[in-house]
Amino acid sequence: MREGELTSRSKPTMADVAAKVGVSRALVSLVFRGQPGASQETRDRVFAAAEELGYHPDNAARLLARGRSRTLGVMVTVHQSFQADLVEGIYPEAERLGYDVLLSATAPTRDEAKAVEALLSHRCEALILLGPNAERSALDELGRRAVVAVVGRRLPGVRVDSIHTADTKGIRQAVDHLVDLGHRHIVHVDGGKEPGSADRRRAYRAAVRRHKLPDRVLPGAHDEEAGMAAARQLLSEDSLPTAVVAGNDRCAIGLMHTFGRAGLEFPRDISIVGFDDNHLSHLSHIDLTTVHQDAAGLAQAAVHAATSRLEDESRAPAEIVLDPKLVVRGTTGPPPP
Amino acid sequence: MREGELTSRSKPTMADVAAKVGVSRALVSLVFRGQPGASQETRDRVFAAAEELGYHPDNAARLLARGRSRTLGVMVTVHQSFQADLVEGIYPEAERLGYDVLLSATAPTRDEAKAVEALLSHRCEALILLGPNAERSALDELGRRAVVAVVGRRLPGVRVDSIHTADTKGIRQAVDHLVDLGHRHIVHVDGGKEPGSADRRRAYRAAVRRHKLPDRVLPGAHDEEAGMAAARQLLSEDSLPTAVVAGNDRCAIGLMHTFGRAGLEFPRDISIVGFDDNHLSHLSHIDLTTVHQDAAGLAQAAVHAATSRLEDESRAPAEIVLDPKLVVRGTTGPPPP
DNA sequence: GCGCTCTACTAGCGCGCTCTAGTGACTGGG
DNA sequence: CCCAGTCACTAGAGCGCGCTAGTAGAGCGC
Repeated sequence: MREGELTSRSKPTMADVAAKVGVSRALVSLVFRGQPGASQETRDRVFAAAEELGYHPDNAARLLARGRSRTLGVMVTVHQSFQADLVEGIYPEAERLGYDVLLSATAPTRDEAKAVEALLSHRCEALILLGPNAERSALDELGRRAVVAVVGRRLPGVRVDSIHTADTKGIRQAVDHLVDLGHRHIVHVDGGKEPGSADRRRAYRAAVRRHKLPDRVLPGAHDEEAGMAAARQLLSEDSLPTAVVAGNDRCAIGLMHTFGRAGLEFPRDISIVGFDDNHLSHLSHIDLTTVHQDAAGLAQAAVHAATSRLEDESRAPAEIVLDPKLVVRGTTGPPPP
Repeated sequence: MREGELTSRSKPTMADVAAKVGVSRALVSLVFRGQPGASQETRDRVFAAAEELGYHPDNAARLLARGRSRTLGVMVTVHQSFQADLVEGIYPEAERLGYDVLLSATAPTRDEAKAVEALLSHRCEALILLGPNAERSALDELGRRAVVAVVGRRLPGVRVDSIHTADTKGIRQAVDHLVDLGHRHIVHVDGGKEPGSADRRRAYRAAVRRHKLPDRVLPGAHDEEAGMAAARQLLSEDSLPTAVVAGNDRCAIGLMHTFGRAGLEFPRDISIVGFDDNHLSHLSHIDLTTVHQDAAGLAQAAVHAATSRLEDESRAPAEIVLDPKLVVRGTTGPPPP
């Protein structure tokens, strides 16, 4: 019932290519997989015929036929820009190892379970979960069903690879940096129940106490809104802290916005430190002092963990911890007199 | 080589479930597809057995067996937050229509062609491309190979559905709003070669000229960096415009940052209008006046266009244009005296 | 001539599922 | 008592590919 002429009769298959070249299907398959056993001339003819027919190997069939899919499923939260950095790092590493990558997003309207189901049912051999909020028990169970690597969350005792930054070290560096600059009144806006937040909160408390300073944690989250709310709270009080360690960069940017609108300048009136070093922080006029997480390194480690465990099933899940690095930029300086 | 006991011998299949229940594979298939023809009791037993075995239908096989995949492939650019809003809107609509969604990202290290190939080889029946930069001819060719819907770019004469906002109207509303407020010196920071930018640029020129005002376009892009650069440029000049229409919200936020750092306040010293209304613009202290694009509506229209054309192949590609709506928030007001 | 290896290819099963065309048992109307 | 009409279920042919086992023919040493 189509137009007529080029009636694109359902997509060409390997058999069509084989027929056109005058060889067996098997040979075509072999050529497409780049395996030895075909003459150069045949290869050329196969490719030419395929091109002409618009043939395209069908992954579903391919996956079905070989036991393995060589596909990695990545769960991302669609609005977290640091996760975007991670995704960007996952692709090249996966490609290098010959794996395909499929993304599935979580969002307010789509929970993690759904995102994971989608990946699993598309034959992903291993899952890489970026900052999952799921309960430990759920992750443990998932870890028994598939090879799972979790990025950004420490999960001792759970059957998954865990790849994360040493949050503790990062926060300690941030606090030490501020104390070195002379700050005595440092507050922390935490990340609420976001992955990694508990560690950062604890690390903050430990660090300021080690310097015999008072600790104060304002509840927050990993978005700008939370930073703004915290800033409003602080502005409503009698005296401001001289420095704020934010739960992540987005939160820090929220703080800066509200403080900036109130006429404060950084670091003249108040110092701000972020966490993540997402691509916005680099931007010349945000110029945020922040704890750099090595997104590419985390991504690479996650892909490597997942694929290596795929290839050696006996390997137990591991915890891979990358060191953060404080990047001092323009939002920190000595406290106001 | 696992623990022992539950040695997860490769995943259970439909046959395992069938054997366990003592029925045929076909019946299990039927139950899983929710088709009539099985007693309630059998259904329950099948589901129970499946649950117990941890059975999970295999999509690859499923897709292979039925001709269709009912899968939509979505190409996103990983760092564009407006696209994140679109993705969020795509999921529920696709689900409602019984389609599965697969994401594939473009990034500096991964070009559009690769992202598209990945989707195609995973049996996506239709592609939804969010703000593609590819050439018209390439999109046209792709449109012949598959059902393609492009969001955010006007593509007359190309064999794809095009779903976009009436950029022209939006910009005109923005300019009219500023003129109504008394502005006579309005510049535009454009989106360079990003999809939609040419229309916005033209619309800006037409609108200001209609009011007999001078037009000026600064080259930009759809990110904060571009906004910052444009702001620096403007600040370096003798006199500032009284209002800036940015190519999109991210660009507007960049402008605000740099202007804000220079001590300007909005709208006291300068008015700013964005485009997109991405989730950051809502935030209380950014509070950006912007041209709202209906992300959910665009997403829904794209899914609908793609699926309907899938189900009725004779339908020609359409252009769907949604009206934008100027959302007046806190960054616009009368010009400084 | 024989056995041997090597290259270039082919036959055909099976991956896990869907779907068409059934089968047999049970109703109920005439 | 027969036949049409359900209902619950089954047999078996593929979907497009990968892969193992095998073959035909050429070349080579003896």
